[in-house]
Amino acid sequence: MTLTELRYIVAVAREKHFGRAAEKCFVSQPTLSVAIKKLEDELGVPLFERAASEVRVTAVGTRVIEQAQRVLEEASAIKQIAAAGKDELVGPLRFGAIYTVGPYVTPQLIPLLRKRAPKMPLLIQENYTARLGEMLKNGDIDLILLSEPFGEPGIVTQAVYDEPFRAVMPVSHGWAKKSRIATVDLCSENLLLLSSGNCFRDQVLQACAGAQRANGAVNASLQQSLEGSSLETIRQMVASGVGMTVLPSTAAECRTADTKLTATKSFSSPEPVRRITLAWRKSFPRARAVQAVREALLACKLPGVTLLPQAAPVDH
Amino acid sequence: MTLTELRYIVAVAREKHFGRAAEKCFVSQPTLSVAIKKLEDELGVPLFERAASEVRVTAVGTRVIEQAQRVLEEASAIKQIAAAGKDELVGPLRFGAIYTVGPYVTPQLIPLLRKRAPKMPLLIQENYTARLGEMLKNGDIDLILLSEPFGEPGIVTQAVYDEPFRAVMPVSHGWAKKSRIATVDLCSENLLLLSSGNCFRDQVLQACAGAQRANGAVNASLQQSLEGSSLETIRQMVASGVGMTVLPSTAAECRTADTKLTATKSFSSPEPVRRITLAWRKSFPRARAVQAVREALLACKLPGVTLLPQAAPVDH
DNA sequence: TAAAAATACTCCATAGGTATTTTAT
DNA sequence: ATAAAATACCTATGGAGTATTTTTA
Repeated sequence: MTLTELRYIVAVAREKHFGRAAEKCFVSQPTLSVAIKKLEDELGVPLFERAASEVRVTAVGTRVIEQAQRVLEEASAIKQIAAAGKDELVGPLRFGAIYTVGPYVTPQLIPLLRKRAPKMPLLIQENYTARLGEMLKNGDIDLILLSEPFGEPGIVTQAVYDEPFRAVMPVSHGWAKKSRIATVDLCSENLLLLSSGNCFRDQVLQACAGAQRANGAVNASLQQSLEGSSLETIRQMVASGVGMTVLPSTAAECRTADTKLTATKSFSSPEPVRRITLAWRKSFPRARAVQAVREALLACKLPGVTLLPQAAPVDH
Repeated sequence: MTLTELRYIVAVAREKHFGRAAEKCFVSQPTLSVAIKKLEDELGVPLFERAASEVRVTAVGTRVIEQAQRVLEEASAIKQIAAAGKDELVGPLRFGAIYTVGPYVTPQLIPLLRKRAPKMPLLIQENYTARLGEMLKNGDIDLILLSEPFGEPGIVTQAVYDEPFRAVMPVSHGWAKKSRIATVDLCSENLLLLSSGNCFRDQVLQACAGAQRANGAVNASLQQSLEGSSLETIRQMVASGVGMTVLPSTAAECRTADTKLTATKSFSSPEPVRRITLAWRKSFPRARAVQAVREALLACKLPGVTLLPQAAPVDH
């Protein structure tokens, strides 16, 4: 049984004439006759009564043709579904970002993307890098925004921007009058940092360790650090004078920052920085959707960041 | 798009693996890969994300495959419908009989046919020969039982039995003591006959006319006849002494006949007779159903009739 | 390196065509 | 005689095969 055969019997039932039905199907009369005979043989039942004057549909034929029409309708629905899904910028995109990026980027990203791809709503999740990576590979999510390093087989990444770190301290802090902070000086401070598992915490600690090594103090251990549950919590703690911290520039300089109670300082060169990157499965078929998100990200007004519009996709 | 392709994508969606899906479909992996690629090209949308480790279904793919399953289900319903309609003795048969046959045959026919073809209910209609013929050609009815002559192009007939005529009169009638009646004698009687349009009326009049001609009275006109609306009405009228009539033997001798008030007489040779015949469209595909009805008719206990079990179908 | 899908190619079944015959009116 | 469907026969598309390559984890 083929869809073509079904189209033929429906046409004959409509036209009650093999020749006219063949015309409607854009085939010759013998082609249609043979095809219908084949179907009747396969089903083991005559569908039509052929008389010289008129073609009549048998009782079984009536039911078979009714069902055939249903099949053809359902089949044409497939084409409609496919047509609707043709535009990569239509349909939701499951998007994830790490905790230290999402809150500062998505508020700007969403309206920008809405302009570029109004029919592509973002389904947004925030999570740790590790969890986002799992979900990405697992197919639970389509695109993630996180901090390098990141890369696994089957995953493509493309850098979006570099984001410098900022030292944030109470205005009462001694460093509040400095114009810039040296990274190595952080080692002598108690830093409020995110709990373990947040990549930003590790990046800050690594920046400190790196600065120490660069200054020759190879074995010096880092100061113990207090822990906060989110960058916003930490900033509240800093504002209340508990201590100082290091934040990514987008977090340090976003409009919710309380500029009265805290001072925000850049680091002196070499400025510690993290690279923020998009990642998706190599096999993910909506490349244009990914690029639309990337372009929207590049259009975001993110304080302090260096956009990387030329960055090439990297295949790991 | 073909049903085969739909089966392939459903299999891949189930197995999440082209090779295994191919096995389930009893085809080689390249065959399946090529077919799916063809469908994806036709739809213009990728249905699967192929990664070395795993095959994932795309968002559109999910919807397409869901719909494909629906199509396949509906298609398999066609096979079921056909299988159910395979037995010619299953499903109603639209049966018609002329007014002067139906009431005397169908009461016996129905239980006999019920034994032979329990799943083939008869949808019975009674009407005039002309109307039954129209309906038969028109496809509104499948099989009719009527009196010869009958035959049109595209119609097959097969005689079932010969039915002799009987003279029926009030017991008070002078002929009530005769053992047999001569057909020619009817000409001098006022006969109660059916209204015009009933073939039996014409057959009786023709029998009379024929007998007259045979006796040399070529130009003698028939006596005027009174008209009744049905054979049963006429019999009531005879019983009440209005006059006499001629009935087919099945009507004259059926168990509802009032034997007290009427006398029923056979005709002397040559006995006037009508031939009762089945007729159906040559193209009607349920030959076995027709034969089942014919066999049931031949098994009926019909008084006076001569069965014609050997009669061959006649193609007009 | 191993596993999986894609590609290359070959072959044959069959869908479709034209010409003709059969059938029925 | 005419109209319609069936049949015969031919062609070519494409579905399915095997062998091989490419890809990627």
